[in-house]
Amino acid sequence: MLDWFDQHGRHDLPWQVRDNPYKVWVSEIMLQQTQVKTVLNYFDRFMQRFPTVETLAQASWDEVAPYWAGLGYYARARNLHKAAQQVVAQGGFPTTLDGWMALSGIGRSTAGALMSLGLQQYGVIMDGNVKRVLSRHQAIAGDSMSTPVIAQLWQLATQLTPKQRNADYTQAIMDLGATICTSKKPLCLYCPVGEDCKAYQQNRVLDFPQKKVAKATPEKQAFVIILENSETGQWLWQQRPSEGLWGGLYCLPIIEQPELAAFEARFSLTAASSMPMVKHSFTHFTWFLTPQVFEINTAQLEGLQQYFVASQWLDKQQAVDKGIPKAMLKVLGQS
DNA sequence: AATACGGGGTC
DNA sequence: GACCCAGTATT
Repeated sequence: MLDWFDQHGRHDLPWQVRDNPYKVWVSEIMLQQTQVKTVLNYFDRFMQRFPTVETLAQASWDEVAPYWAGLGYYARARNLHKAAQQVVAQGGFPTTLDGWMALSGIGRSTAGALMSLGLQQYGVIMDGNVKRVLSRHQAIAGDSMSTPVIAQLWQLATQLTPKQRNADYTQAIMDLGATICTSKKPLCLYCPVGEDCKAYQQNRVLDFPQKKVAKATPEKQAFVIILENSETGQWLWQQRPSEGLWGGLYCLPIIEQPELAAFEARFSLTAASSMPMVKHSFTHFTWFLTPQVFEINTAQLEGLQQYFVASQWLDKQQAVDKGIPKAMLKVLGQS
């Protein structure tokens, strides 16, 4: 594995540094459930704006949000921001696995990565790459997301991870999973551990890791409320509550059918027009969003802003600068 | 044990 | 369209 890594591993990613746990930390959070290629579009910009844990800790959430907007899983950014403040309050980075895990947004695998890649100490990880490599190498049956299989994989990973060149091994097994032992078209002929891979020996590589059959993603309908101040051209935007979907980002008001009726009645409004429906798919549901355009008069501005909590009048560029989800860009693209 | 939580890469 | 990705927190 280590020889293969020296020759064929990835060595030039911007967070591959030996002297900066903060850089490694930010990258690990961005990389949770997110591919390297995607993170490359965000990492340098974030590090330039928040070069140290102190700068991040001192910033407000509204300063952080634009640098995460579009990357998804916004709880990661909230947790990272909060954890930066924890680190500064503690007077420095954790030095133990449990110390890292005590920080918001850091679980067992990220803590292991930080011990290994961040601090050059002993650490074990369990990401999608490791799950796939190990479950194939040992031909591990059973749902790879189930508690017993996860426990078995952790046991195996801990046993296989060396103390010598620990960080190189950590990087090696991820690189192997990302470039050779890939999900769809694995390149087993180039695998450094193909000879003793049980799945390969059985010609069943694609049978692992085993997963339960996914259930259908539910569909939901809602309306996007477009309220335009005809004098300024601004729309009413809402900062979403920090918990939940798109937490802390700015968004046009989204309401469902009953709330739309109540809203129209409250202000004696009817939608002047509706723009084409926007379909937006998440991991856990698909949203069909119908933008409803309302013509309003200036006497209503105050009342409307009161009605929608945490709302303010912004032109489109202002909203984009504050950080909006991708679905709102779709809506803007149609207007 | 199941669910919430984004968005893009890739076939 | 379906599956996957350097997972974690909450229910």
